[in-house]
Amino acid sequence: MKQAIRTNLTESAATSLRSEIAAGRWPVGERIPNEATLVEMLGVSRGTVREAVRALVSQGLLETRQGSGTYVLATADPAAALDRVRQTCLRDQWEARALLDVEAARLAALRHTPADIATLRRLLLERGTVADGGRQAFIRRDLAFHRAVVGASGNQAMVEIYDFFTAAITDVIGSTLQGDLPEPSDQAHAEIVEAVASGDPDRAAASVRAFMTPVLLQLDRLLSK
Amino acid sequence: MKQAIRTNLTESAATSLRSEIAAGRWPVGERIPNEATLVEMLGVSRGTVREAVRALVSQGLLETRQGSGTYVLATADPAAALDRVRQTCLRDQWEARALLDVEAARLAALRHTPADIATLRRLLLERGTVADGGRQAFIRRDLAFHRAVVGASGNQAMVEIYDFFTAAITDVIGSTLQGDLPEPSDQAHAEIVEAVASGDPDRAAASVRAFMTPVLLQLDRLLSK
DNA sequence: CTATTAAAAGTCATCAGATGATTTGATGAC
DNA sequence: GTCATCAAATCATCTGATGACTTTTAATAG
Repeated sequence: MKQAIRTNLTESAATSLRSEIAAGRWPVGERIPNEATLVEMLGVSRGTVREAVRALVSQGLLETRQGSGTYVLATADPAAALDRVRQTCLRDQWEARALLDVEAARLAALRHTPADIATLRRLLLERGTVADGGRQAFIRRDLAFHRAVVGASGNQAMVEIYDFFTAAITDVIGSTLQGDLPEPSDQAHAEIVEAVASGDPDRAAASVRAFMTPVLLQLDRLLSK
Repeated sequence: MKQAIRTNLTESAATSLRSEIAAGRWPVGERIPNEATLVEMLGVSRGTVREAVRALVSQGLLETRQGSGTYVLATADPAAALDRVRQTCLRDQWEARALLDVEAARLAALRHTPADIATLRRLLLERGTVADGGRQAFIRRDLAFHRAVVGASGNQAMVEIYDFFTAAITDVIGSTLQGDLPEPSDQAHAEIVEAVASGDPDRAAASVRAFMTPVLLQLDRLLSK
């Protein structure tokens, strides 16, 4: 029974180290055994040990200090959470991003600066139609508008998460769905700007929600096929 | 003038490789120069090159295939987005997480299963008070309740992002704020369960928002000091 | 000429040994 | 007790060699 886990020694060594950390046998802040000891423990050469350690260092789990040793920085891989997000289905990612949009608009209505409104109005004008410069360019301009709405919320964490979702989604959209999603009208976008500018959080949230809903429904139809 | 850029050769080699990828000189899907060439390009030994490549592999930028070569998987470091989120201020992270909570409750009201409601009622009972088993344990039980609300939304992407924020926030909370935040009452939590169970999305969202607001205000006061 | 097979070249994977750079703790002088 | 010095421990880096795997090329049979 030869398992299909055809992996190299470096990877399995890194996995071993990771499990030691995860199991708490090497607590955070503690120094792990030196390279010579790891060579014995893992039964691989020093170069392989170093590559495995390097992998965990680049993931933020370990830290090497020349002359001193190698220390545990964290028990769990922070990037693992992000990987799990990326592995959730496109529909959930899209919905989560849409909800961020809604709440960001609500905050934007309360906190926007005059400069924010000016930026939104400018981006709305520049958005134009699909005919101007091709579909890809239009999507970029559309994204810039929505990102500006999130930016007007004044919450940097939301901006970063929104960017993350946008990047993850556009990767998939570009390769699978080709122009199958409805493009909300300029009028719907204009209403968002006015709602934010009015300072009414409920109106701002509703305006974004209203125009996200049909897109989400269409996405559901496409993905159910 | 010795700048504090005290880094090792492996790190700088990895940075060089990363910049080649980021600049598009090594497009996604393409094979990068072989190890011998990289040794010449970077002016370091083969072991160092391999460690640098290994670092980028573990970050998902490169992929090595024995006998074939090393290939570019992505242009941008996905983990970088996560780092940027972590570097945003605690207040913004808390707010973003709270807004996820609100929208998750709205979805939960629409999509919850009977099992979800049963779980929420059980966790509400188990939540108890701070007196039961100490503050840390109470926080864990409280988190479990809120996570269940998000889970009832049926959106896995939101669950993962929520977990990410929770992990990032509790790291800081545990070390800086010691019991300075108000603990919403059992009654407020019970109202969330009832609102979700009622199937009214606006009521569910409002119930979560109502009890997040005072916490956020208190956090603002604490952080402004 | 085509398809199959075999050889060869190219590339990463791994091992082994040696030397340098840095940190850390001990030793000893004052 | 404080400080300088030294030695041990540890990671960083280089060099050379061999193995494993993939891809390309060449040879061969049909």
